Amino acid sequence: MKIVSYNVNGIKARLPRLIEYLAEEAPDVVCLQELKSSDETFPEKDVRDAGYGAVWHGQKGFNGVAILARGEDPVERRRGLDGEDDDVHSRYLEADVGGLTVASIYLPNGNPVPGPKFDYKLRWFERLAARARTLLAEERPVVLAGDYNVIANDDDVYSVRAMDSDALMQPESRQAYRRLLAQGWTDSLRTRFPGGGVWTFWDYQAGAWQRDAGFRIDHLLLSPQAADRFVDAGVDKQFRGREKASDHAPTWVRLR
DNA sequence: ATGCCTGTCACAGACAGA
Repeated sequence: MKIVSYNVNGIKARLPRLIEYLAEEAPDVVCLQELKSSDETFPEKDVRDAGYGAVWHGQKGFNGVAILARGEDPVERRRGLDGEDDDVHSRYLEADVGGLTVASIYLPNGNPVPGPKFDYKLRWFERLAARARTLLAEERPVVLAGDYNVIANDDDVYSVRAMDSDALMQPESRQAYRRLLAQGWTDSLRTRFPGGGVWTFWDYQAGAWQRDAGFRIDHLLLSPQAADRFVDAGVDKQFRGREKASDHAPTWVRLR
């Protein structure tokens, strides 16, 4: 089965690309981020007409995550993370689908550094790690898919120098990601491409796509029980080059 | 050092993104 993480950067503006993606690639599970849509305006009918059941956790204007499943209704397990009662950002959604547990994750960007947004990013990371630990203890196949807003290694970015002072590359961000992996998660893209040089995001600005000036921030982490079923991983890069594309490309893992 | 580009909301330009 093909499981996808896709930051759509506005599901309303991206709906033609998303429907096209579902039709062409027929993924089994799709985790969406940055819906920029309230719960009420989620295009449920369009998604259903494309053959997908869905659960979503929206927010007007920004954030927002969803989980889509082909020919199946995902069974929601959780929305949001514990640990910060006044946090209203829609950034975490978890569901059971196709015999797996899948989470759609939209980690805070964290810029500028230093500042309250960066502090929020690091706190959110710890709250995610706490949830991840609980999921690992269930000893089931789990996929944590999303936009982590972390460039984990120097070979995950076109230019270390260009991104050096960015929140995505700070040592604290990388350490938080490594601590999460160290619980026992497998970074599926890294497993498939251990030498790096694979991007999932290209900025809209400064001709980044044309220059192939990208980086890898969309990750699919596998529990040991999911990693045992690993077949392949990759990026559907061609969708970044189309009309009215998201600045992220769909990123996927295939499991037996 | 700054803006580059795009989407949203709302109807001009600020905010958010990364």
